[in-house]
This record gives sequence, C-alpha cells and structure tokens, in this order.
Amino acid sequence: MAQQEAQQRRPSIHDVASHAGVSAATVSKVLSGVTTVKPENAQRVFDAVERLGYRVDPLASDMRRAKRRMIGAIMPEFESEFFGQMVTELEGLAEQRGYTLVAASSRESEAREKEILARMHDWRVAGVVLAPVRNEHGPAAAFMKANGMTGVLIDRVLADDAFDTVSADSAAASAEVARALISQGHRHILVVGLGQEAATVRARLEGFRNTALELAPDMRIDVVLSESDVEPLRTLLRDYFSKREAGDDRPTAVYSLFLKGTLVALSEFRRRGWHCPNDISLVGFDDAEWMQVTWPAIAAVVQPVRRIASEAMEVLFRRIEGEGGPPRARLEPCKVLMRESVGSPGSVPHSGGGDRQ
Amino acid sequence: MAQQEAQQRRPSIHDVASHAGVSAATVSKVLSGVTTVKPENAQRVFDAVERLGYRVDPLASDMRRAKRRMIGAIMPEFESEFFGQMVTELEGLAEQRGYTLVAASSRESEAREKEILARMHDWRVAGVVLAPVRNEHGPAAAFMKANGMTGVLIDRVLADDAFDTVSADSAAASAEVARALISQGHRHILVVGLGQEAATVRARLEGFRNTALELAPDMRIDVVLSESDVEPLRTLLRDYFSKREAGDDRPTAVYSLFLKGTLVALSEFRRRGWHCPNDISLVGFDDAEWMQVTWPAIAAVVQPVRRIASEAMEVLFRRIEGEGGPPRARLEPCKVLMRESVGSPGSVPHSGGGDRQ
DNA sequence: CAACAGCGAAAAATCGATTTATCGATTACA
DNA sequence: TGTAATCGATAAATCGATTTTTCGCTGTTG
Repeated sequence: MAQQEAQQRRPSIHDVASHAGVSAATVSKVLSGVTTVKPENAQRVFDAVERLGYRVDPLASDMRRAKRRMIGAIMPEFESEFFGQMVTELEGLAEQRGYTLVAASSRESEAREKEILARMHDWRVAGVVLAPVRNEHGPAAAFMKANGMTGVLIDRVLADDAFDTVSADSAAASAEVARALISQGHRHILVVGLGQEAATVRARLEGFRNTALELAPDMRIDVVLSESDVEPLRTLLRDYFSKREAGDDRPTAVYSLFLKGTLVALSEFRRRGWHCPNDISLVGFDDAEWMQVTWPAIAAVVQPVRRIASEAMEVLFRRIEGEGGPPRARLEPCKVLMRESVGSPGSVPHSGGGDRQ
Repeated sequence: MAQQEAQQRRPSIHDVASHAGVSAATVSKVLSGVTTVKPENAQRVFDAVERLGYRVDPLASDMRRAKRRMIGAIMPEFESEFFGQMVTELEGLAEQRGYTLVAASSRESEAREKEILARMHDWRVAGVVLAPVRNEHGPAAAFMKANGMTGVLIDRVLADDAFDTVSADSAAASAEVARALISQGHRHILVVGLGQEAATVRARLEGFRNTALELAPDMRIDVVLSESDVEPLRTLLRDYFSKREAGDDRPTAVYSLFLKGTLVALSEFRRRGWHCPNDISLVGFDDAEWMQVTWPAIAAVVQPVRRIASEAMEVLFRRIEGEGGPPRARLEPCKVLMRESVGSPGSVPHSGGGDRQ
C-alpha cells in the first residue's frame, strides 16, 4: 500500500526531543507552558512538534496523575430528547476544559448503574455526572461514597449529604401547572407517574397537590402511579378510565409527571376516541419537539437542560479542584408551556368514548 | 472523616503480588488466563485479588499495546431516537467484548467531526463507528484513511473504497413507500429532503422516483431540498405551498426523507390548518415513539437500528482482529408502517387553508 | 580565590500494567 | 554422573508521558 505515512508509528515525546536536540523533560515543560526554558529551545521544540505532527498521548499523560482527565456521565437512557441534549451539553462543557466525556446508559437499571460506575472507577475518572435511575439513595451513590469518588447528581434527585445535586425545580413547576389548570376551571385532575421512590416524582406530585388544594380545597386529585415499568402503567391507566367510563366522575384533565406517561396517556385517549382538549386536557412534564407540531399541540413543562448541565459541570470541576464545604442542592427553574391540549372543562360536550375500537 | 477505606490508594498489581507471595508478572499471567502457573500459586493470587478488591487499571493495561480497548462512536446528534438508540446499542455491544465506548456528537458539523476523530486518534481507539454528517466522502473519512485508523461507516453512507459501511436500505424502503402511495391513488407527491450531498438522501429520492415513475409514468414528483440546515427548509416549504395555494396543483401527499423534515412538514400543515390524511397525506423516513399516539398516527419508515448496530460492531471487530479483504457495503431492510396519516386523495374534500392564522 | 546562589537542562524515578529475557530447580537422557 | 531439556517463576524492559533529582555552568560575594 502507499500508506507509508499511516504505517509508521506515532511520534513520541522522545522523537520530538531528539529532533529538537533537547531532552524529553524539556519538551514536556515547553508544552505545559513552563517559563524556565530558553526561548530558543522552546522554539526548536515547537518546530519539531510541528514538523513531526506530534500530539500528546492523553493516556500516557494521565498515567502519572491520580485523577485522569476524563469525566464519566451516566444517564438512565439516551433515547429521549432530555438526556440526549444533556449528554451533548455535558460533552461540550467537558471538552472546553480539556477533558474527555465517557457517556454510558444505565438503561433504567440500578444494577447496571453500579456496574458502569465501577468501570468508571477503574478508569479513575476525575469526576462523574450521575443521573440516577431512582434517586440519590441508590446503590450507585453509595458506591461513589464508599470509593471516595467525586461527582454530582442530577435530574432525579433533591438533595444529598455527600454530593452536590442539580435538578429542575419540579415542585415550583408543578405548582404552576396546578395554578394554570385550576384557573381554567379544572376541579378533578388525574396525576400519572412512575416510580414512587423517585425523588422528583414525589416532589412533582407534592408540589402539584399542595398548590392545588390550597387554591381549591374542594379539588379532587386522583393519582395513578406505577412502580417500575411503563407497561404496568398502561394497564393501570386503562383500568382507571374503564371504571369511570359510565359515571360522571371522569377527570377533566391529566397531568403526567414524565414523558413516557404523556405518551401512555395520549395512547389511551386514542383508544377511547377522546380528543384534547374537548374531551380531556393534558399537560406533561418534559417537552419534546413533536409536541408543538401535533394537533393539538401538547402542553408541557420544559426543563432547563443547558442550565442544569452547566451548573453540574461548574460545581463538579470545583470539587475536582479540591473545593471543600458541604454539598449544595441546586434547583433550576422550569418553563411551563400551556399549549392547545389544555382547555376549560365542559366548554364543549364530550365526544363520548367508543368511536374507535 | 471515617473514610479510611476510600482514602487509601487503589491496590496495584504489586500489592497483589506481595500479598500472594509471587511476582507481579505471575499475577498478570494468572489474571490473563495463562495456564503455565502452578494451581497453588494461581489460587493464592485469586485469594489476594479477592481480599484486596483488586481491579486491573485499564489505562495502564492499555499502555503497552498499540491499540487500546476502546471504541469511538461519532454520531451527528444525540437528540433523536434513532441515534440515541444507536449509541445505546453500540455501547452494549462494545461492553460485551470488554471494550469501552467513547461516544461523541459532531452536532452536524464536519469540522467538529474531524476534530473529534483526531481526539479519538490520540486515544488510540481500536476502532471507530462513524455516522458521518454528510456522506462517506467527507474530511472525517479522509482523516481516518490518512491515519490508518480502522473503522466502519454507518447510516448516511452507501459504499466506500476504504471502509466497511452499514446502512438502512433506503432505496428499497423508498420504493415501498412509492408503491403504497401510488396504490392509494396519489399522482402528485412532494418529496422533502435536507442535504443534497448526503448519500442516503439521494438514495431515498432515487429509490422513490424510479419506482414511482415506473408504476405511474404520468406521475408528478416535486422536490424541495434544503442544503444544510432545517430553518431554510421551513422557508422553502412555506414558499412552495404558498405558490400552490390558489391553484389546483397542490400535491396530495408529502414524503419526508428524514425526521426533521417530517416535523417541519407537520408544522407547516398546522399553520395552514390542513389535517392528515383528509387534506394531505404524510409519510416520513424515521419512526419515533410519538408517531403512534398522535391523531392521526404518522406513517413512517422504521430503520433497523439494532441490526445496523450489531452488523457494524461485528464487521468492525473483524477488522480490528486483522481480517483483510475489500470493504463491504451492507444494506439492512427497513419496515414501512403505513399509519393514518396516509389516505386516498380526494376521498374527503379539502378543508381549505386558513382556519388558523 | 574559594564558596555559594541561581539558572537551565539533562538524568532518573514514577505511574501500573504486559512481555521478554533470564534464572534456578527438577527431570530426562546419554 | 554430567549435560540438556523442561518447567515455573522472577527480574527487567517497555509503553509515553510527568515530575523530582541531579548536574554543569555562570556570576556573585565574603
């Protein structure tokens, strides 16, 4: 092959040293910006670097230091816009600081989460951004604590006694949703959630309930929670509506505490031939691009992904640089977009179930 | 602090060696499964490993070999379901083989793509899975070639003379879409695409056009292509429909060649107050979870993510292990899901534009 | 004029593993 | 019995950088 260039091995720091007529130590110093090198020699080093196309081997470079210039990121999944954007943001922020981001998905499993964390510990990452599957009290956080890792917890967390946390202000956003729905006249609302133990689901539920009952004490709030998976929730929701099909005690609005729940609710509405907002209103936590192009557009709570990412990285790097002090819990404000899927109850007669299977 | 355990440094192979009363070399051999070690000594090594909780440092371990046990993955973005799932799949497959996946997003920029590739080259990844922004002829592929990297190209590629490629069989899927739309009676169809140079967009367009014109030579096919970004496409599409608002030459169906195009089309329909499939039919390349819960459900071409991922990894690892031979181009079959957004033209009178701004 | 401080750069140790060369003890064979 | 082959294990070299230590030289000072 004509790939002589490609075949020969990468130049090492010693190659640069011999080309520049200095020692490897000097090359290292020049490249790391030490000033006690004669300008003449420095220039020769730069020239040699240029000529050979030398690049520092980050792996060898990281060998000697305890912490490597890598940041680990563990997300529950990559398929949703929220975590997808989050990884992209984190990656950019890590790169800005000369770090490499290693991202992994726990696929909603705490066991996997811990295993990934162990791998990252093997790599001696300088820090970890962990979006836990459930909350800050899972085995992953315990592992990080036990092994003295530095990290920051995001998203499904409230506060922790060992790690900084950054998350959306779920409670405040939920309160705003409650105000909006109540001002539209809703007095019977179904809240749909998943994972009772997840810290944020609790915060979202409580934030909603407290504000709602404060504004309208006669309010009726039903709750359908599925412990773990999405499919059980689908069943629970189906049962819930089946029981209320005949009577007049059907809720006039549904508030879903997370994206998958919004999808399940919409799919259930479809099955029953209900349309938003005439037959029922819908608001969901987590926005997605498609929600503004469907008919009706779906109302949603938008989480401040960029702010969460940048705050998380900010605080993480401060810890990496050795900053002490007690861990802080940060809450970033959300935006609530009330779109067409929310209307006033009873303004239009229900279309009644059954025009579709 | 009570974290004595956490504070003391990780045990190294020498700690294990001294605890087991053997040399570091013996420990290394035992752990890598060499059989020429006395069973008694092997057992003592295992015991020491157990007692100290020793884990091999992958970074140090990789130092001595030319290729490291890392796989790089470069995707154009992480926000969409397709690439999100892709990364998740690739990660699992790499892990199965004892490799770590380092994923990065080129954010639809060829410059960034090449820069990321250079960083991965610095890390001496064993191989790269590259989903190029445009096609197989970009600067990134050239960089890989010039530096003798091993890799596989996926998604927006057709075939390459240096690297194996794995992608969805866009042409066949497009042909199927054409057959379906024509059998429903459509004779005037708008195809929406982005990135004229992207290999797959061309394949999708040609696959559609060829089959359509073969089945219905009187067919009229309009094409709206935007070179680079999504926003220009929105403008182009708006202009296209504005010109045809009055006359009767409005297409009866839209076929979008990629996900963002489907969103743009839907958003344009909304603006004009058109509903699918009564006013216009819509099929899009790339499926998403929400497409089956909206009203109407959106017809889509489903790409075989898992198959593409596993084929890519399969072929990549064969190359890593030194398999020779000319590069192969693989095409994986798609599934076409004709949902409610597609109907027969003229079966219901157009609702006419303008019931919304 | 000897001792000493200061500077710049080279030499050497280090990180934690793998791999090659080497070595001692045991067994085999002449 | 002496030499060769074999086996198991250790010492040492290696990967490519960083960091500490050492060294040589110049210039200053008592």
